[in-house]
Amino acid sequence: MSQNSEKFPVWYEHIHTCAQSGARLGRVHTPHGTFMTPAFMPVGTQATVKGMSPEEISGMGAGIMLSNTYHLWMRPGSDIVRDAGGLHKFMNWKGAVLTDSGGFQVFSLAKPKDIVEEGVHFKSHIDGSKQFLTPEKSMEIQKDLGADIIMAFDECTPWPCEYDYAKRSLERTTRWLARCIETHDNTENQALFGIIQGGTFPDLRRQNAKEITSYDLPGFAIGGLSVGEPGELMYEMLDETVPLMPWDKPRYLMGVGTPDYLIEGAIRGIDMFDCVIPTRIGRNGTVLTRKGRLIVRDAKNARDYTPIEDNCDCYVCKNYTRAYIRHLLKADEMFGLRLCSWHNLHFLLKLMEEVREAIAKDRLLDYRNEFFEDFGYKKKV
RNA sequence: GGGAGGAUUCCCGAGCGGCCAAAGGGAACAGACUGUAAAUCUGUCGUUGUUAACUUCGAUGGUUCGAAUCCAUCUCCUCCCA
Repeated sequence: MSQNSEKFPVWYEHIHTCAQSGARLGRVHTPHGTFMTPAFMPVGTQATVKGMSPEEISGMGAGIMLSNTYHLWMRPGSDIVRDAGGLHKFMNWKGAVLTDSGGFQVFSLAKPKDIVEEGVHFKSHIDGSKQFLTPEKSMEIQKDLGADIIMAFDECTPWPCEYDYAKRSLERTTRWLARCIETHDNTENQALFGIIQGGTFPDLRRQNAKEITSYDLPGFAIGGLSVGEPGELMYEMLDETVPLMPWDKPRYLMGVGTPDYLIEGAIRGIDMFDCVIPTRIGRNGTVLTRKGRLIVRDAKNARDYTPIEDNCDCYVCKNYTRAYIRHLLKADEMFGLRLCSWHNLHFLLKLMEEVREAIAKDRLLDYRNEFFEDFGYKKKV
Protein backbone atom coordinates (compact mmCIF):
# COMPACT_ATOMS: atom_id res chain seq x y z
CA MET A 1 0.00 0.00 0.00
CA SER A 2 1.36 3.36 -1.05
CA GLN A 3 2.28 5.81 1.65
CA ASN A 4 0.22 8.29 -0.33
CA SER A 5 -2.88 6.34 0.68
CA GLU A 6 -2.69 7.91 4.11
CA LYS A 7 -1.64 11.32 2.95
CA PHE A 8 -4.01 12.09 0.11
CA PRO A 9 -7.69 11.46 -0.65
CA VAL A 10 -6.67 10.31 -4.14
CA TRP A 11 -3.76 7.92 -4.56
CA TYR A 12 -2.18 5.67 -7.11
CA GLU A 13 -1.77 1.95 -6.65
CA HIS A 14 0.64 0.36 -9.07
CA ILE A 15 -0.21 -3.09 -10.35
CA HIS A 16 2.10 -3.92 -13.19
CA THR A 17 4.67 -2.47 -15.54
CA CYS A 18 4.55 -3.64 -19.13
CA ALA A 19 7.86 -5.38 -19.76
CA GLN A 20 7.65 -4.56 -23.44
CA SER A 21 6.76 -0.86 -23.30
CA GLY A 22 7.22 0.35 -19.74
CA ALA A 23 3.56 1.38 -19.60
CA ARG A 24 1.84 1.34 -16.22
CA LEU A 25 -1.17 -0.64 -15.16
CA GLY A 26 -2.65 0.74 -12.00
CA ARG A 27 -5.60 1.78 -9.96
CA VAL A 28 -6.51 5.21 -8.71
CA HIS A 29 -8.40 5.39 -5.46
CA THR A 30 -10.72 8.31 -4.78
CA PRO A 31 -13.40 9.17 -2.22
CA HIS A 32 -15.90 8.15 -4.90
CA GLY A 33 -14.53 4.83 -5.96
CA THR A 34 -11.61 3.36 -7.76
CA PHE A 35 -10.81 3.26 -11.43
CA MET A 36 -8.28 1.31 -13.44
CA THR A 37 -5.51 3.08 -15.30
CA PRO A 38 -4.61 3.96 -17.96
CA ALA A 39 -8.09 5.51 -17.99
CA PHE A 40 -10.09 7.61 -20.36
CA MET A 41 -12.28 10.20 -18.66
CA PRO A 42 -15.42 11.34 -20.49
CA VAL A 43 -15.91 15.10 -20.41
CA GLY A 44 -19.08 16.48 -18.86
CA THR A 45 -18.37 20.18 -19.01
CA GLN A 46 -21.68 21.41 -17.69
CA ALA A 47 -22.25 18.61 -15.21
CA THR A 48 -23.39 16.26 -17.94
CA VAL A 49 -21.64 14.25 -20.60
CA LYS A 50 -23.61 15.76 -23.44
CA GLY A 51 -26.50 13.54 -24.38
CA MET A 52 -25.68 10.71 -22.00
CA SER A 53 -27.00 9.75 -18.60
CA PRO A 54 -24.62 8.96 -15.72
CA GLU A 55 -25.87 5.37 -15.73
CA GLU A 56 -25.02 5.01 -19.40
CA ILE A 57 -21.54 6.38 -18.83
CA SER A 58 -20.79 4.14 -15.88
CA GLY A 59 -22.38 1.25 -17.76
CA MET A 60 -19.64 1.60 -20.37
CA GLY A 61 -17.02 1.27 -17.70
CA ALA A 62 -16.10 4.86 -16.92
CA GLY A 63 -15.13 5.34 -13.29
CA ILE A 64 -14.34 9.02 -13.47
CA MET A 65 -15.56 11.96 -15.49
CA LEU A 66 -14.60 15.60 -15.94
CA SER A 67 -16.53 18.74 -15.31
CA ASN A 68 -15.66 22.39 -15.55
CA THR A 69 -15.07 25.18 -13.10
CA TYR A 70 -15.66 28.01 -15.52
CA HIS A 71 -18.95 26.75 -16.94
CA LEU A 72 -20.50 25.83 -13.61
CA TRP A 73 -19.32 29.06 -12.03
CA MET A 74 -21.06 31.08 -14.75
CA ARG A 75 -24.10 28.84 -14.74
CA PRO A 76 -25.79 27.81 -12.53
CA GLY A 77 -23.27 29.26 -10.03
CA SER A 78 -20.98 27.25 -7.81
CA ASP A 79 -23.11 28.04 -4.75
CA ILE A 80 -26.04 26.22 -6.29
CA VAL A 81 -23.93 23.14 -6.90
CA ARG A 82 -22.50 23.41 -3.38
CA ASP A 83 -25.95 23.69 -1.81
CA ALA A 84 -27.11 20.71 -3.86
CA GLY A 85 -24.49 18.72 -2.03
CA GLY A 86 -21.71 18.96 -4.61
CA LEU A 87 -21.36 17.79 -8.19
CA HIS A 88 -21.80 14.10 -7.46
CA LYS A 89 -25.18 14.59 -5.86
CA PHE A 90 -26.20 17.42 -8.15
CA MET A 91 -25.82 15.29 -11.28
CA ASN A 92 -26.35 11.89 -9.68
CA TRP A 93 -22.94 10.53 -10.64
CA LYS A 94 -21.69 7.80 -8.37
CA GLY A 95 -18.11 7.70 -9.64
CA ALA A 96 -15.20 10.05 -9.26
CA VAL A 97 -15.16 13.57 -10.66
CA LEU A 98 -12.31 15.78 -11.78
CA THR A 99 -12.85 19.47 -12.38
CA ASP A 100 -10.69 21.52 -14.67
CA SER A 101 -9.66 24.87 -13.22
CA GLY A 102 -11.28 27.14 -15.78
CA GLY A 103 -7.94 28.36 -17.05
CA PHE A 104 -8.37 26.69 -20.41
CA GLN A 105 -11.68 28.49 -21.01
CA VAL A 106 -10.78 31.84 -19.54
CA PHE A 107 -7.68 32.19 -21.70
CA SER A 108 -9.73 31.67 -24.82
CA LEU A 109 -12.06 34.47 -23.73
CA ALA A 110 -9.37 36.93 -22.65
CA LYS A 111 -7.18 39.35 -24.59
CA PRO A 112 -3.42 39.24 -23.96
CA LYS A 113 -3.49 42.47 -21.97
CA ASP A 114 -6.16 41.04 -19.66
CA ILE A 115 -3.81 38.35 -18.43
CA VAL A 116 -2.02 39.76 -15.40
CA GLU A 117 -0.07 38.36 -12.50
CA GLU A 118 -3.09 38.48 -10.23
CA GLY A 119 -5.33 36.52 -12.60
CA VAL A 120 -7.28 36.80 -15.84
CA HIS A 121 -9.88 39.39 -16.79
CA PHE A 122 -12.35 38.15 -19.36
CA LYS A 123 -15.91 38.44 -20.55
CA SER A 124 -18.50 35.80 -19.87
CA HIS A 125 -19.52 33.97 -23.03
CA ILE A 126 -23.04 33.84 -21.65
CA ASP A 127 -23.88 37.49 -21.03
CA GLY A 128 -20.70 39.38 -21.85
CA SER A 129 -20.28 40.52 -18.24
CA LYS A 130 -16.78 41.33 -17.02
CA GLN A 131 -15.26 38.64 -14.84
CA PHE A 132 -11.99 37.99 -13.09
CA LEU A 133 -10.61 34.57 -12.33
CA THR A 134 -7.63 34.00 -10.08
CA PRO A 135 -5.95 30.91 -8.68
CA GLU A 136 -7.66 31.58 -5.34
CA LYS A 137 -11.07 32.00 -6.94
CA SER A 138 -10.66 28.83 -8.97
CA MET A 139 -9.85 26.92 -5.77
CA GLU A 140 -12.89 28.34 -4.00
CA ILE A 141 -15.18 27.39 -6.87
CA GLN A 142 -13.70 23.92 -7.13
CA LYS A 143 -14.20 23.49 -3.41
CA ASP A 144 -17.88 24.32 -3.87
CA LEU A 145 -18.17 21.91 -6.76
CA GLY A 146 -16.63 19.19 -4.62
CA ALA A 147 -14.79 17.12 -7.22
CA ASP A 148 -12.42 14.41 -6.02
CA ILE A 149 -9.62 15.78 -8.14
CA ILE A 150 -9.24 19.49 -8.73
CA MET A 151 -6.80 21.13 -11.11
CA ALA A 152 -4.40 23.99 -10.58
CA PHE A 153 -5.22 27.25 -12.34
CA ASP A 154 -2.83 27.37 -15.27
CA GLU A 155 -2.31 28.81 -18.70
CA CYS A 156 -2.58 26.27 -21.48
CA THR A 157 0.15 27.68 -23.70
CA PRO A 158 -0.99 27.82 -27.30
CA TRP A 159 0.88 26.40 -30.29
CA PRO A 160 2.82 27.68 -32.03
CA CYS A 161 4.34 29.84 -29.35
CA GLU A 162 7.55 31.82 -28.93
CA TYR A 163 10.10 30.46 -26.51
CA ASP A 164 10.01 33.60 -24.38
CA TYR A 165 6.25 33.56 -24.11
CA ALA A 166 6.20 29.87 -23.18
CA LYS A 167 8.83 30.56 -20.53
CA ARG A 168 7.07 33.54 -19.00
CA SER A 169 3.74 31.72 -19.13
CA LEU A 170 5.10 28.65 -17.42
CA GLU A 171 6.76 30.68 -14.72
CA ARG A 172 3.50 32.42 -13.99
CA THR A 173 1.67 29.11 -13.98
CA THR A 174 4.19 27.87 -11.44
CA ARG A 175 3.64 30.91 -9.21
CA TRP A 176 -0.09 30.38 -9.55
CA LEU A 177 0.32 26.80 -8.40
CA ALA A 178 1.86 28.02 -5.15
CA ARG A 179 -1.18 30.25 -4.64
CA CYS A 180 -3.53 27.34 -5.42
CA ILE A 181 -1.79 25.21 -2.82
CA GLU A 182 -1.95 28.05 -0.33
CA THR A 183 -5.70 28.46 -0.87
CA HIS A 184 -6.66 24.78 -1.11
CA ASP A 185 -7.89 23.80 2.34
CA ASN A 186 -10.17 20.85 1.67
CA THR A 187 -7.20 18.53 1.41
CA GLU A 188 -9.00 15.69 3.13
CA ASN A 189 -11.57 15.28 0.38
CA GLN A 190 -10.09 16.90 -2.68
CA ALA A 191 -6.80 16.15 -4.38
CA LEU A 192 -5.11 19.08 -6.10
CA PHE A 193 -3.11 18.20 -9.22
CA GLY A 194 -0.33 20.44 -10.48
CA ILE A 195 0.06 21.05 -14.22
CA ILE A 196 3.33 20.99 -16.14
CA GLN A 197 3.61 23.39 -19.07
CA GLY A 198 6.49 24.37 -21.32
CA GLY A 199 5.11 24.46 -24.85
CA THR A 200 7.13 22.33 -27.22
CA PHE A 201 10.51 23.23 -25.78
CA PRO A 202 12.33 20.27 -24.20
CA ASP A 203 14.33 22.33 -21.72
CA LEU A 204 11.26 24.22 -20.55
CA ARG A 205 9.35 20.98 -20.15
CA ARG A 206 12.15 19.48 -18.08
CA GLN A 207 12.58 22.60 -16.02
CA ASN A 208 8.88 22.94 -15.33
CA ALA A 209 8.44 19.24 -14.60
CA LYS A 210 11.05 19.54 -11.86
CA GLU A 211 9.51 22.71 -10.44
CA ILE A 212 5.94 21.51 -10.42
CA THR A 213 6.70 18.07 -9.06
CA SER A 214 8.79 19.56 -6.27
CA TYR A 215 5.48 20.32 -4.60
CA ASP A 216 4.11 17.39 -2.62
CA LEU A 217 0.84 16.98 -4.46
CA PRO A 218 -1.28 13.84 -4.97
CA GLY A 219 -0.98 13.92 -8.74
CA PHE A 220 0.39 15.76 -11.73
CA ALA A 221 -0.80 16.63 -15.17
CA ILE A 222 0.84 17.55 -18.43
CA GLY A 223 -0.90 20.45 -20.10
CA GLY A 224 -0.44 22.46 -23.25
CA LEU A 225 -0.05 19.48 -25.56
CA SER A 226 -2.26 18.23 -28.35
CA VAL A 227 -3.12 21.81 -29.19
CA GLY A 228 -2.29 21.55 -32.88
CA GLU A 229 1.36 20.56 -32.84
CA PRO A 230 2.46 17.48 -34.83
CA GLY A 231 2.01 14.19 -33.00
CA GLU A 232 5.74 13.47 -33.08
CA LEU A 233 6.41 16.70 -31.22
CA MET A 234 3.91 15.76 -28.54
CA TYR A 235 5.50 12.33 -28.10
CA GLU A 236 8.88 14.00 -27.82
CA MET A 237 7.57 16.27 -25.06
CA LEU A 238 6.13 13.30 -23.22
CA ASP A 239 9.48 11.56 -23.44
CA GLU A 240 11.07 14.62 -21.88
CA THR A 241 8.48 15.11 -19.17
CA VAL A 242 7.06 11.81 -17.94
CA PRO A 243 10.34 10.33 -16.65
CA LEU A 244 10.65 13.33 -14.34
CA MET A 245 7.23 12.76 -12.80
CA PRO A 246 6.81 10.83 -9.53
CA TRP A 247 6.34 7.13 -9.99
CA ASP A 248 3.87 6.74 -7.16
CA LYS A 249 1.34 9.35 -8.28
CA PRO A 250 -1.14 9.49 -11.14
CA ARG A 251 -0.04 11.21 -14.34
CA TYR A 252 -2.68 12.93 -16.37
CA LEU A 253 -2.28 14.06 -19.97
CA MET A 254 -4.83 16.80 -20.41
CA GLY A 255 -7.10 17.04 -23.42
CA VAL A 256 -5.91 13.86 -25.13
CA GLY A 257 -7.30 12.39 -27.23
CA THR A 258 -7.63 10.35 -30.29
CA PRO A 259 -7.06 6.58 -30.28
CA ASP A 260 -3.48 6.85 -31.51
CA TYR A 261 -2.57 9.46 -28.90
CA LEU A 262 -4.14 7.40 -26.13
CA ILE A 263 -2.09 4.36 -27.01
CA GLU A 264 1.12 6.32 -27.49
CA GLY A 265 0.46 8.20 -24.25
CA ALA A 266 -0.02 4.97 -22.31
CA ILE A 267 3.20 3.60 -23.76
CA ARG A 268 4.95 6.67 -22.41
CA GLY A 269 3.62 6.18 -18.90
CA ILE A 270 0.44 8.26 -18.80
CA ASP A 271 -2.37 7.07 -16.51
CA MET A 272 -5.25 9.43 -17.22
CA PHE A 273 -6.65 11.07 -20.33
CA ASP A 274 -9.67 13.17 -21.16
CA CYS A 275 -11.05 14.45 -24.41
CA VAL A 276 -14.22 15.91 -25.87
CA ILE A 277 -13.61 14.10 -29.15
CA PRO A 278 -16.03 11.19 -28.68
CA THR A 279 -18.99 13.35 -27.78
CA ARG A 280 -18.22 16.29 -30.01
CA ILE A 281 -17.55 14.45 -33.24
CA GLY A 282 -20.42 12.15 -32.33
CA ARG A 283 -22.83 15.06 -32.17
CA ASN A 284 -21.44 16.21 -35.47
CA GLY A 285 -22.13 12.89 -37.16
CA THR A 286 -18.73 11.18 -37.08
CA VAL A 287 -17.88 7.92 -35.33
CA LEU A 288 -14.65 6.20 -34.45
CA THR A 289 -14.03 2.74 -35.87
CA ARG A 290 -11.14 0.33 -36.00
CA LYS A 291 -10.58 1.45 -39.56
CA GLY A 292 -10.54 5.17 -38.84
CA ARG A 293 -13.21 7.80 -38.61
CA LEU A 294 -16.50 7.27 -40.37
CA ILE A 295 -18.78 10.17 -41.19
CA VAL A 296 -22.10 8.42 -40.69
CA ARG A 297 -23.92 11.45 -42.10
CA ASP A 298 -22.43 10.83 -45.57
CA ALA A 299 -24.62 9.64 -48.42
CA LYS A 300 -22.73 6.40 -48.83
CA ASN A 301 -24.37 5.16 -45.62
CA ALA A 302 -27.94 5.80 -46.75
CA ARG A 303 -28.55 2.15 -47.60
CA ASP A 304 -25.92 0.56 -45.40
CA TYR A 305 -27.86 -1.77 -43.17
CA THR A 306 -24.83 -2.91 -41.21
CA PRO A 307 -23.81 -1.60 -37.79
CA ILE A 308 -21.13 1.06 -37.36
CA GLU A 309 -18.76 -1.80 -36.58
CA ASP A 310 -19.46 -5.47 -37.10
CA ASN A 311 -17.48 -6.70 -34.14
CA CYS A 312 -18.41 -3.97 -31.70
CA ASP A 313 -20.34 -5.08 -28.64
CA CYS A 314 -21.74 -1.67 -27.73
CA TYR A 315 -25.44 -0.99 -27.40
CA VAL A 316 -25.45 1.01 -30.61
CA CYS A 317 -23.78 -1.57 -32.80
CA LYS A 318 -25.85 -4.40 -31.38
CA ASN A 319 -29.11 -2.68 -32.19
CA TYR A 320 -28.87 -0.10 -34.98
CA THR A 321 -27.64 0.24 -38.53
CA ARG A 322 -25.64 2.94 -40.25
CA ALA A 323 -28.62 3.67 -42.46
CA TYR A 324 -30.86 4.27 -39.45
CA ILE A 325 -28.36 6.43 -37.61
CA ARG A 326 -27.69 8.44 -40.76
CA HIS A 327 -31.40 8.97 -41.14
CA LEU A 328 -31.68 10.22 -37.56
CA LEU A 329 -28.78 12.61 -38.11
CA LYS A 330 -30.18 13.95 -41.37
CA ALA A 331 -33.58 14.40 -39.77
CA ASP A 332 -32.07 16.25 -36.81
CA GLU A 333 -33.34 13.69 -34.38
CA MET A 334 -31.50 13.87 -31.06
CA PHE A 335 -31.35 10.12 -30.73
CA GLY A 336 -28.88 10.05 -33.60
CA LEU A 337 -26.51 12.34 -31.71
CA ARG A 338 -26.86 10.14 -28.68
CA LEU A 339 -26.11 6.96 -30.60
CA CYS A 340 -22.95 8.41 -32.17
CA SER A 341 -21.74 9.78 -28.85
CA TRP A 342 -22.55 6.48 -27.21
CA HIS A 343 -20.56 4.43 -29.68
CA ASN A 344 -17.58 6.79 -29.54
CA LEU A 345 -17.43 6.80 -25.75
CA HIS A 346 -17.67 3.03 -25.73
CA PHE A 347 -14.98 2.85 -28.38
CA LEU A 348 -12.43 4.80 -26.33
CA LEU A 349 -13.32 3.17 -23.02
CA LYS A 350 -13.01 -0.24 -24.65
CA LEU A 351 -9.73 0.79 -26.22
CA MET A 352 -8.36 1.65 -22.80
CA GLU A 353 -9.56 -1.66 -21.49
CA GLU A 354 -7.60 -3.39 -24.23
CA VAL A 355 -4.58 -1.22 -23.49
CA ARG A 356 -4.71 -2.27 -19.83
CA GLU A 357 -5.04 -5.89 -20.85
CA ALA A 358 -2.05 -5.53 -23.17
CA ILE A 359 0.02 -3.99 -20.37
CA ALA A 360 -0.90 -6.85 -18.08
CA LYS A 361 0.31 -9.25 -20.75
CA ASP A 362 3.48 -7.27 -21.43
CA ARG A 363 2.53 -6.72 -25.06
CA LEU A 364 1.45 -3.11 -25.41
CA LEU A 365 3.84 -2.44 -28.31
CA ASP A 366 2.42 -5.42 -30.15
CA TYR A 367 -1.04 -4.17 -29.43
CA ARG A 368 -0.11 -0.73 -30.77
CA ASN A 369 1.24 -2.26 -33.97
CA GLU A 370 -1.82 -4.42 -34.44
CA PHE A 371 -4.06 -1.47 -33.88
CA PHE A 372 -2.24 0.69 -36.39
CA GLU A 373 -1.53 -1.90 -39.05
CA ASP A 374 -4.00 -4.74 -38.79
CA PHE A 375 -6.91 -2.45 -38.21
CA GLY A 376 -5.83 -0.06 -40.91
CA TYR A 377 -5.23 3.02 -38.82
CA LYS A 378 -3.00 5.39 -40.68
CA LYS A 379 -2.20 8.91 -39.68
CA LYS A 380 -5.66 10.30 -39.34
CA VAL A 381 -7.49 8.69 -36.48
C1' G B 1 -68.20 37.14 -67.73
C1' G B 2 -65.28 41.45 -65.35
C1' G B 3 -60.96 42.96 -62.46
C1' A B 4 -56.15 42.32 -59.92
C1' G B 5 -51.67 39.79 -59.00
C1' G B 6 -48.17 36.17 -60.29
C1' A B 7 -44.82 32.40 -63.03
C1' U B 8 -36.80 33.19 -61.13
C1' U B 9 -31.53 28.17 -60.98
C1' C B 10 -33.86 21.06 -56.59
C1' C B 11 -37.59 23.94 -53.06
C1' C B 12 -38.95 28.81 -50.86
C1' G B 13 -37.71 33.54 -52.29
C1' A B 14 -35.01 38.56 -53.57
C1' G B 15 -34.06 41.08 -58.04
C1' C B 16 -37.54 45.31 -61.55
C1' G B 17 -32.57 47.94 -68.15
C1' G B 18 -25.96 47.05 -67.69
C1' C B 19 -22.14 46.13 -61.39
C1' C B 20 -26.78 39.01 -62.70
C1' A B 21 -25.07 32.64 -63.28
C1' A B 22 -28.74 35.91 -60.48
C1' A B 23 -29.14 38.07 -52.80
C1' G B 24 -30.91 35.24 -48.68
C1' G B 25 -32.91 30.82 -46.63
C1' G B 26 -33.78 25.51 -47.05
C1' A B 27 -32.50 20.89 -49.07
C1' A B 28 -28.40 18.20 -50.97
C1' C B 29 -23.12 17.01 -51.13
C1' A B 30 -18.22 17.08 -48.90
C1' G B 31 -14.90 18.30 -44.92
C1' A B 32 -13.28 19.89 -39.99
C1' C B 33 -13.65 18.90 -34.77
C1' U B 34 -8.25 16.90 -29.27
C1' G B 35 -8.33 20.05 -20.46
C1' U B 36 -16.46 21.73 -25.07
C1' A B 37 -18.38 29.87 -26.20
C1' A B 38 -19.63 23.42 -30.68
C1' A B 39 -26.75 19.11 -31.92
C1' U B 40 -21.20 23.71 -34.16
C1' C B 41 -18.24 25.57 -38.04
C1' U B 42 -16.27 25.57 -43.19
C1' G B 43 -16.55 24.62 -48.40
C1' U B 44 -19.46 23.17 -52.89
C1' C B 45 -24.14 23.83 -54.88
C1' G B 46 -26.35 25.80 -64.08
C1' U B 47 -22.59 23.45 -67.68
C1' U B 48 -17.58 23.21 -69.47
C1' G B 49 -11.46 23.03 -71.47
C1' U B 50 -13.36 27.39 -64.77
C1' U B 51 -8.59 34.52 -63.94
C1' A B 52 -12.78 32.48 -69.41
C1' A B 53 -16.82 30.74 -72.38
C1' C B 54 -21.60 28.87 -73.01
C1' U B 55 -26.91 27.90 -71.59
C1' U B 56 -30.67 29.84 -67.88
C1' C B 57 -35.22 33.55 -64.83
C1' G B 58 -43.32 30.08 -67.95
C1' A B 59 -43.50 30.15 -73.98
C1' U B 60 -42.94 32.85 -78.44
C1' G B 61 -41.93 37.30 -80.81
C1' G B 62 -40.34 42.40 -80.28
C1' U B 63 -37.92 47.26 -78.30
C1' U B 64 -32.69 48.32 -76.98
C1' C B 65 -25.67 48.82 -77.90
C1' G B 66 -27.50 45.68 -73.77
C1' A B 67 -33.48 42.38 -70.98
C1' A B 68 -34.80 38.00 -65.41
C1' U B 69 -36.03 43.21 -65.54
C1' C B 70 -39.70 47.15 -70.93
C1' C B 71 -43.76 45.87 -74.88
C1' A B 72 -47.18 42.23 -77.45
C1' U B 73 -49.43 37.58 -77.76
C1' C B 74 -50.05 32.84 -75.67
C1' U B 75 -50.08 29.01 -71.55
C1' C B 76 -50.79 28.02 -66.53
C1' C B 77 -51.70 29.55 -61.27
C1' U B 78 -53.81 32.69 -57.20
C1' C B 79 -57.21 36.24 -55.38
C1' C B 80 -61.54 39.72 -55.74
C1' C B 81 -66.37 41.02 -58.04
C1' A B 82 -70.59 38.70 -60.72
